Amino acid sequence: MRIGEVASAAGVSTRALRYYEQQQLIASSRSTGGQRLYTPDTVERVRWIQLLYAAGLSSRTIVEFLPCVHTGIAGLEMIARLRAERDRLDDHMRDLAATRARLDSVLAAAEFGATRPAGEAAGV
Amino acid sequence: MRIGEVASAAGVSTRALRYYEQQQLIASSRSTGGQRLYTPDTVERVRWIQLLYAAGLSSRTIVEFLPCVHTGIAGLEMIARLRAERDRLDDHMRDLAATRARLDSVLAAAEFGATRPAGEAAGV
DNA sequence: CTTGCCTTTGACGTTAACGTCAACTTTTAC
DNA sequence: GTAAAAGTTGACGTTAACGTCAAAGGCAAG
Repeated sequence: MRIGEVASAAGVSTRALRYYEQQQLIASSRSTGGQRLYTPDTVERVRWIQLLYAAGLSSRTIVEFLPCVHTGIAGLEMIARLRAERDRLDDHMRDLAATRARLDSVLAAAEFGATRPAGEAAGV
Repeated sequence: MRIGEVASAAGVSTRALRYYEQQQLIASSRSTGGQRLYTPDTVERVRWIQLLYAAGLSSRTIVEFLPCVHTGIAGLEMIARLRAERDRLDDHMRDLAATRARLDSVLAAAEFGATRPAGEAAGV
């Protein structure tokens, strides 16, 4: 596949794909004319990259994880790193849930206020 | 309170507080000598700011939300914006949960591999 | 009144993940 | 065979939320 195909299949820009290659996140062969050629599984790989980015991992971390993600093989240290990242994700999700709850109670108060006509507050 | 007190009480840098003021997120009065003075509730406000930042809101959005967060009063449009942000948060949390699950299954495979001695794979 | 810590403004530095030209070369479609 | 579409490298631009000096003034203690 050429770069445009992969880009639209994975929902990213071609610029992003070149950037990923520069960061060693993906690889490509070249056509005789020098154009990048990708294997189809690159699309899945790019989707993984997007997921991990969205989860707050840096490209440096992702480049360490990707081989393990595909092979399921990891040394003890890598397993520890994976656990650490998973736990960080858990913490972050807890924080988000708490924030969401607080936001929701603000919303509830605001909605309540909005359903009352203007002078109804002082025990009318 | 002076800036250093607020900073350590809220767990942020003094630089951050000056930045927040510049972004209209917080306000301060001044001493005769020109130093910033804050009311104690600024600490809570800063904690809110941190929460919302961590939830992915921009300072521009936060500056819109904060009055409503404190008063519980919001117009219909503001309520819609609050709902939209809450829903975005929900989506994000769903994505994170999915990513976490995938990461976890990778981890399970890696842990399984790590508990097996080196030649045990091929049906020994 | 001086020592030493805190604060002020101003301004440049940082980092990540791309966006966006520019000037060309390859491929593709007709 | 010739446009038009797609791709290439190179390099500067962008954005957010601060970090990090620098030079100078404020403030409580002894």
